[in-house]
Amino acid sequence: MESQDLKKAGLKATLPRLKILKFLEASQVRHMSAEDVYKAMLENGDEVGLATIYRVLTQFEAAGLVTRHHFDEGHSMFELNQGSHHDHILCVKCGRVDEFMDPVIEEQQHKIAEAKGYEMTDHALYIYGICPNCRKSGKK
Amino acid sequence: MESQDLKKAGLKATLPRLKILKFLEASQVRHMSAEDVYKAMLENGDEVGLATIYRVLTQFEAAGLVTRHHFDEGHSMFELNQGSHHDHILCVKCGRVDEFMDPVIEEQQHKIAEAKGYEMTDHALYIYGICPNCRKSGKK
DNA sequence: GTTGGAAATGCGAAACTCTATCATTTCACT
DNA sequence: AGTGAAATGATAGAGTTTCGCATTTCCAAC
Ligand SMILES: [Zn+2]
Ligand SMILES: [Zn+2]
Ligand SMILES: [Zn+2]
Ligand SMILES: [Zn+2]
Repeated sequence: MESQDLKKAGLKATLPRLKILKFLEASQVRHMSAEDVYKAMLENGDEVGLATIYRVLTQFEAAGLVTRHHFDEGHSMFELNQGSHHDHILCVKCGRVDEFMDPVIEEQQHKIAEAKGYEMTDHALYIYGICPNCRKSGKK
Repeated sequence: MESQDLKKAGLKATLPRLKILKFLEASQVRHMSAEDVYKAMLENGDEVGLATIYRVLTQFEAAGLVTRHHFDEGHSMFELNQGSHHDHILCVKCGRVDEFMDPVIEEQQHKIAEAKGYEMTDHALYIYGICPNCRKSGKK
């Protein structure tokens, strides 16, 4: 029962919030913009106002249900928090997104923050490149 | 003579481009938005249209003269390419920006890209935290 | 040094993503 | 069911960046 998840997160269990949460859980695509969610839900017959999508995703982020990424400038990408923390490697040709987690990098980041006197709160790491498929097909 | 630098970069040596390049070289602040550049140049008495600032900075980026960063969502930050490659650690309270370069992380990134079958073209790493000054003054 | 044409600039309008406003609806609790 | 607080939807607006086009500037050939 997803309404329990929302209550636990301190959010009233409204129909739009339930629909959005269900949609994210059912989606095959793990990383989506607000607009992506809006359009995909429309096609599913679940119409929720775009402003509400933005509001709810921001609330989900604050509640720790989703994570916001900035793969490229222009728009935020959202991802339901299911697995554990990971970073992303992105194809600059086709937009494919893969995930990875590197304990060495994670640890180095903390060391760097410490060396600079910072109290680290977050980090973002994006590797850009050409994915295996695009390399094969020689897209330009 | 900066006009040689522009010619070498494949750009016609126009007055606005020369002014912008000189300004970037003279600026104490290393990371600036297009709007920052526009306003600072205005105060210097060097008026260049905002659209031109955007165009020229984008051309400078393509020519390898500057690097574009996405410290936070909303607007691009530009930095003149002078030293060597580095990444950034940012204060979430005051906006301070520090730089670092970690050979271990750099190498791990290549390994990850290789393991995933990607041909790596670029990467972005931002560490967010609270800087030494803000920790001391206990800003919230 | 003029001149001609390609390229760059400046201005305003427009695109794009996201947020604010506010009347209306929905939710949670008696 | 009734009540008040909170959420939603539609639209307007804000902030950043790009576009379109008339005018100006650059540069190389005369
Ligand atoms: Zn690809
Ligand atoms: Zn992910
Ligand atoms: Zn600070
Ligand atoms: Zn820098």
